[in-house]
Amino acid sequence: MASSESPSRTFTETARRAQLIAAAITTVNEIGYHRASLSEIAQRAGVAKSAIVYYFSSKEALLLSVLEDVFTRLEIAVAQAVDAEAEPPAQLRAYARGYLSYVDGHRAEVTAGLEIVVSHRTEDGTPLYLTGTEEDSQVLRGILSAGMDDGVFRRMPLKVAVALVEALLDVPTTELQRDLNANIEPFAVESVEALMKGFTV
Amino acid sequence: MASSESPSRTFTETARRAQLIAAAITTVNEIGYHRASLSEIAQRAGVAKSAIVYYFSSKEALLLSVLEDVFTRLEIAVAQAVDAEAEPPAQLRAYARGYLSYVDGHRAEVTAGLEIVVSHRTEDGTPLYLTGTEEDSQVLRGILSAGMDDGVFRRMPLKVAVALVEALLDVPTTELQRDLNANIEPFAVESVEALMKGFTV
Amino acid sequence: MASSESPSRTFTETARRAQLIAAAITTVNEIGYHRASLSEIAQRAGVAKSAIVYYFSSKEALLLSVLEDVFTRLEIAVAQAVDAEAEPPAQLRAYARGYLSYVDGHRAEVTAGLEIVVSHRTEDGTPLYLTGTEEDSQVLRGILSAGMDDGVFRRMPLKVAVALVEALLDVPTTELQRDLNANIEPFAVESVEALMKGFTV
Amino acid sequence: MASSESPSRTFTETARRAQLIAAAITTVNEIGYHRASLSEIAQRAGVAKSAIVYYFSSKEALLLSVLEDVFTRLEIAVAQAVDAEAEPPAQLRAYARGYLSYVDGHRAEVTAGLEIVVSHRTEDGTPLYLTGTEEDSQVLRGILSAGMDDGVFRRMPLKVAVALVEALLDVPTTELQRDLNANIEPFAVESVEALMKGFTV
DNA sequence: CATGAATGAGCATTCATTCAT
DNA sequence: AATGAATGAATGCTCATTCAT
Repeated sequence: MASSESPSRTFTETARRAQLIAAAITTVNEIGYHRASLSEIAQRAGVAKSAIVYYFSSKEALLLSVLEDVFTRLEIAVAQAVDAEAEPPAQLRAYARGYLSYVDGHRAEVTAGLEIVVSHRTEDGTPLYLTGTEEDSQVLRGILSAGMDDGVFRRMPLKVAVALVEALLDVPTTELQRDLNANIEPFAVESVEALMKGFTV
Repeated sequence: MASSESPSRTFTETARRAQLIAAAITTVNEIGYHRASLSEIAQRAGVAKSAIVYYFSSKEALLLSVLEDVFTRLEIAVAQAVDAEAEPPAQLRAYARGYLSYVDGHRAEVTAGLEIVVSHRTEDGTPLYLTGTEEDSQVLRGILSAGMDDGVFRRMPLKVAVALVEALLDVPTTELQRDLNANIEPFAVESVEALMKGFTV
Repeated sequence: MASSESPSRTFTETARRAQLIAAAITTVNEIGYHRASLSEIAQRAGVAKSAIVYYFSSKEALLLSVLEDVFTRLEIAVAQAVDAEAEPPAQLRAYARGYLSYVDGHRAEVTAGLEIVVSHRTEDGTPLYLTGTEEDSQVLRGILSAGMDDGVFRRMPLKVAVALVEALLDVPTTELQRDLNANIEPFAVESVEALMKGFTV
Repeated sequence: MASSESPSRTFTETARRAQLIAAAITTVNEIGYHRASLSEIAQRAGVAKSAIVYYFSSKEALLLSVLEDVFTRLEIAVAQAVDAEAEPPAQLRAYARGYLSYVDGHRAEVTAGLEIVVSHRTEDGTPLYLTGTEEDSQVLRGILSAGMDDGVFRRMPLKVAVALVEALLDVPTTELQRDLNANIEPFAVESVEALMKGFTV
């Protein structure tokens, strides 16, 4: 049986998983998380429902894999952008710009990811957007923390700062959810500007 | 028959509707929107499932009534706060403070309302948080618009400004969703500060 | 409590029952037997659901009263028409003509009656159109029986003859079910003609 | 997924569909259309309710499949009988005889089919027996039309003629609804005789 | 490797009926 | 005489999951 933790995957398995993740993204964007049943996803992937359960062990595992897939790439892109800068303010701007640039270039994936994060619930009913750990925002925390220590950012509890940044950066994505072809540049520009101004002492 | 359009409500009807709305709020907070089935809500209200349909015509109508109930009060509270100020910057701060103060004082209601806004889908699958109209944010639009005209707020598209404000103001509520007893004051303070700084020229 | 067998009815009771029967007829014609719930009927009558149960003891009793009301009048009209003739062939024609003439003049009542007869089921699931007794067709049986004895009608089992006559006479009514304003004269004419020709030796 | 439009059916699917159609026929005959719930049908078929929805997409689809199944065969049998004759009168007699012979030989199916036609309602409340199209009665229309042109049948509107024939031919089936083991030969004989006499000039 | 088959738990909704007032 | 309130049983349907092949 295919396990999501298995270190060694056959070629077929890797391909199938990618195909199913793509189908899940398409499905979520087309009909929304709630109507994205296994049956709908399987149909779009051109496979049987049971194939999904075969490659992922459950519907939940598939959707979580979508998130992992999308947000890992996003994280990498953002980290690269930040690495090009040395000072916290420039890093924060790079973080935001890198984030929004990735969003702009991967609309379908990010939109589906956000829909899942907002709609999916863990077994006890908690939405995923409430379950983020400190680890998830490590890069951002590093930047903010350093900036506060440097005295260039207003001092405030780190988790508050992180929450504010993430809220502002989600604004352009939310606009994409309304219309996948929207021009989000105005949102991106003002989102970043508000961010920089809001954090600077 | 109890109808939601009925102009005259009996005493019992008014009481029962309030009771059922309260039960819905409790249920949504306890187990989340998705698991808040008629059966769970009815159980918590101590009535039969059909009693809900008797007073509201459907599950959807009940949940929408929760929203109407909660957000109407919120709107009034905010409008009163704003009316006490004359200048856009003071008005914006009053808007934010009024909003967050209401949230702080009506945690369960607002939290449940946000959960519904985020989770409920219209017939075509659109979440409610994407369906807001210009009318819904009229007070805020007025303040922002006046402030930009006065040259005290940075000029930007109105819908961008509205989205940014709402995103920032949702940060403390999101913290409440994590823990209904959380101290949101730090979030509120920084949220308002970031808001004021972010918008001022 | 109002009983359908009660010999003495108050004025109010009689009026209310007539009003409810009329509402039932309207409802059945407007939305069909299956959707004609107590609630729909009560609404059209402008009374509470429980008022129906108060005057008739159940939904079934109401609908059966509609039938009694409609078919009693029909029976009387037919009997009068038949009484004007002496010979079986003339009587049969009078029966048919009287029947169809009543149908033509009381479209709504008869149409609703037929819908009920076809759709309503007794507790054991039998439709009413299968539960007719010999008594219900006594006049017709008398005519047919006499005609066969006279040798003017083809001899055949009485219940077969009755079934054939009733089937033919229902043809125009069926057309009315399609369109309450239909011109059923062509159906009536041919129905009677087929009847007379079909039975004559 | 089993779809009613699927062009290729697996062996199991074909067998199950036949089994479920048979169970539906049994159920309708035993307890009538109205009580023939998915649950009752599934019980009689020895499968879960959801199995029905798996093979047919809805309860309605199952019952409509029963009709298709039964009436397609009936139509073929009748067409064959008619094809053996050349002249309208002989063809009409063959039509009637073929029809009634099929009914006699497939009592359960036809009886259930009639119950469905009489009881099932389309979304707008119209019973199926009112929704027949000209196409459904094409063979009969051809015979009657030719006979009238030849001058051997009384001239009358075609739709009237069709309605009369169908009404007469339903008489024996109605008797079967009363008792599935009834001897319908007397009904069949007189039904055909009345038909021939009724239409001949 | 992948499927078709089958299930069972859960859901929102309908509705005739009961009953206290 | 009449009602509003409340119920409970039943219904069609959805869907993730299991399993033999």
